[in-house]
Amino acid sequence: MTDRIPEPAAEAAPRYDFRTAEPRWQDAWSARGAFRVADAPTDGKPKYYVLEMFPYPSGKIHMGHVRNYTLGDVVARYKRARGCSVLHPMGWDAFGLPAENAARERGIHPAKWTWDNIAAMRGELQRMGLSIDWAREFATCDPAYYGQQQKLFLDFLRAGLAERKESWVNWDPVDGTVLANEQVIDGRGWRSGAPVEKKQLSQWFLRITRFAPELLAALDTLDRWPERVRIMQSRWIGRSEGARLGFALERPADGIAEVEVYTTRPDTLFGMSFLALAPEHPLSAAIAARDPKAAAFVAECRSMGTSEAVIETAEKQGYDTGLRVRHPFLKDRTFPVWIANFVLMEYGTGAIFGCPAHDQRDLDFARKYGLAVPPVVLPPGADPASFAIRTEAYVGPGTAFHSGFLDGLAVDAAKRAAIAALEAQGQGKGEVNWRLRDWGVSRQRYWGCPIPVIHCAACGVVPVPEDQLPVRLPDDVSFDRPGNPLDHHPSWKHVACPSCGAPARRETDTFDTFVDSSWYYARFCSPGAAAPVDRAAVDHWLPVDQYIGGIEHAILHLLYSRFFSRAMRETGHLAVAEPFAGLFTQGMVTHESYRAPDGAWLYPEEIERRPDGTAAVRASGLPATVGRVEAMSKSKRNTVDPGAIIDRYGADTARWFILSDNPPERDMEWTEAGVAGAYRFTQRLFRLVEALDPLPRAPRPESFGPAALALRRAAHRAVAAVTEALESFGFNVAVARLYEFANALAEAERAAADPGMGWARREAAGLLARVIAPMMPHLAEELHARLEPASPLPASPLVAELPWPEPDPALLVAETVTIAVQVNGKLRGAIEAAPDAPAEAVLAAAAAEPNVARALEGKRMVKRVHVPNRIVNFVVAG
RNA sequence: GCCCGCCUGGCGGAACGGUAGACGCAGCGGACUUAAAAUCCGCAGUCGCAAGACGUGGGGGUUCGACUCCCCCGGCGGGCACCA
Repeated sequence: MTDRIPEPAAEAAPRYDFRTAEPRWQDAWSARGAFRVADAPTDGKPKYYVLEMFPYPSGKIHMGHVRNYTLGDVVARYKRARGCSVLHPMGWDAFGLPAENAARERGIHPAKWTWDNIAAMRGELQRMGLSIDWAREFATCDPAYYGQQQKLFLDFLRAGLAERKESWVNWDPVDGTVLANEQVIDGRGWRSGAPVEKKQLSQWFLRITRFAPELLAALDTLDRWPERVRIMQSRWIGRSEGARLGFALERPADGIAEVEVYTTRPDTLFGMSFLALAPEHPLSAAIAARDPKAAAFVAECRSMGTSEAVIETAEKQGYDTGLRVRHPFLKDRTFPVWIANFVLMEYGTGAIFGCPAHDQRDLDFARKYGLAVPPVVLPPGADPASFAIRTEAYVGPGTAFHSGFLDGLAVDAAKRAAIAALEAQGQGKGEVNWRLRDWGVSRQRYWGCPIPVIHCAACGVVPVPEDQLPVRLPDDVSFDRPGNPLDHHPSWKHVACPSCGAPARRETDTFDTFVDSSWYYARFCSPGAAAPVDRAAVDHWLPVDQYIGGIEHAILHLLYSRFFSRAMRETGHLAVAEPFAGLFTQGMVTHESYRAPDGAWLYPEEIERRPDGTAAVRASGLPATVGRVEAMSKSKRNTVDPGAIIDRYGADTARWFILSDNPPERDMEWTEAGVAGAYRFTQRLFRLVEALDPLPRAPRPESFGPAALALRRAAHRAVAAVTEALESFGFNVAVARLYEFANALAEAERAAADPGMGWARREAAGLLARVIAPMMPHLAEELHARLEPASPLPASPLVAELPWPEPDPALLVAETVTIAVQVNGKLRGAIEAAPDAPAEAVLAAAAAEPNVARALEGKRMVKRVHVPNRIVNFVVAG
């Protein structure tokens, strides 16, 4: 496709040539090592660790990357200027399925494909002018990284944080691999979209559940995380309080005498109507073995499980087994045992007691099969004689009734009393349950980190000895048949048992790639260490002060990382529990979408916008349909290539536009007009500074004329305002303040003859160059270099190495303030006054303002409100 | 169904409870130009000649004063969803 992004229009005025300037400054930063930091610095500066989620090396960066890394770079450059020693690294999340797909589809080795992509993307990122310490770069597919990961795993294994379990797994038949629960979405594989099957396999698990209470409780300490991320995690961990209790079968069947149930509502036990088993429950299986109808029902549930349509309609279905159980409190009563499709084997005990009056699912089920619905919680103020359940279960507060010894107790007290009674009878106990499951990390894949164990017929699972790490992936693999190439490899898996020396077999599974990204933040502190981390380095740099990335990682990646820091703490690798002290989740980059008359999606470059707002296909002139503004995606072809934008406008322009459009947590719309506007501003700044060139260095004047003083005030106020905006992630506001700053400097050109103006303009320009630097670092250097020979500001070769300017407090105080004057809350005028002028004088002046005086005429003064330097409000009557 | 977020000019958005619409984009007028582009100077919430009135999704409330705080309702977006 030909490149149809238009050149910025030619200009007559002198123009800033970003094409030569940007590489020049990038070289200058690199030559001076401006962004290098030590693993364990001793410079005494406060540390600041800025990290953006590292990219998957797909081959090209996209606008989401540009936004992510621009945000991080602004923070990094700002914090550096504020005197911090800033760790700002970059690396590659380099294992994963696309590399294997490339191998299968195009015959390229995954390693070559990955490293070529990394080289290409590194070049693109470097063109953005990011202040990254590139000496720390690593890729997770490098044995130097994954070998350390294997070492970590062996430590976890020794510490009991990793274990092998025979378990039902989610099997993706298309990808030919096991999926974590989190990777199953609506019963389908998150990547392939294929219906997931249940399969029993021996798998490696990381015991994240061991930290469930801590992972939940510590969320409260993450006060610089978005609230919604914390809520999502807390729901995912899913703590619930309740009771586990046994129901004795009236007549033991199939060798089973009792069914265990988990409930969060032991207070409603007297409202029981039935007991329900999951189709996968052992008792269900036992019944099915001798009851063909039960078997048919169980089979039906299993086949339904994967159909999306059925899951969504989710009708309750059950099968009455004919068995009955005794009630723990009502000794003379028994209840039917059903197998029900809505009971999950994975949660609790795989069996429930049904209390239809106070649980909607149980109610739906009871209504369908005509089961009893006895209410046992009375809402406040309801009449016990007439209270009845119709189509909605009552789940609110109330007091127990029809409930024997619980009668009269409020819900919480009744729960405690019921649990106490169960415990006294030895039939149950209070129990806290968690939704979080252990993390299955085995994947039947080639392009991942090998799990460093050996299976020996005699010795069982034997860890690979440390001196034999890393367990390297073999290079000579073929992808010509489905399944795991490691398993097919003729020799790789055949090894001697490290323990007994007998022939044994290597583990051929590799780690879930989420493992790779769960500790990379720690590795960045000492990327060359011979151990997973250097303790001094992680103790210095961790936690990450500001982590920035997409909301799509709100649960998995962030939760796994929080687990890893704890696991690494337990195994002595680091000291912090929480890896990310601050988290910022950016919005997506969106763009208009376009369609040709035949319905095909078109790239933005293929479209011409007409002045009347319509769009046409460039090549044919036919009318095109302008579609929704939505997230950039290849399928909709509404993508914009960052490389092409940087070619045409430069990195600073791209950075500036992306920051200026809107608040960074919201979705932004990429528009051609917006980029063009940002580009014009870079040229304007350059012209403003160029106009100062011929002026010689001069000492600071004794006094300034009114226009020069006004400029100085505007400049120092702007510095203060930009500082405040940057501190609070208000980048779009910082941009607005910088536009105002530039406008003030431009306006000053017209009062060039004002006393002291030459000096004031150069001071302002110097300040401007330095405060735009976090956002437009190349232009900042260019402006600074031009000003330097004549600048009254302290000399230094690079803005990147200069401290952040401090505004002069004297210039931040206004000479006069404008005070708005209201009458009965309506604006009637405004007066100028000296700052902090006496209240009586201000009130008198306000009342005398002609428009105000007119509004006050003939009225009785009720109240006079005076907010110093802000507003006066006269409250009148009559 | 539950949870979270959002709703301000043509558009993106700004605004410690204190002059709503800063700043930018698009637009309009003017200067420069043979012309255009670029640049520069201006205008610009709506209605109104003006005075003024109205105006931050709708309705109520607190307050001298509400985009901002509280309650109710509506719309849009996102997340979770048989978790007992």
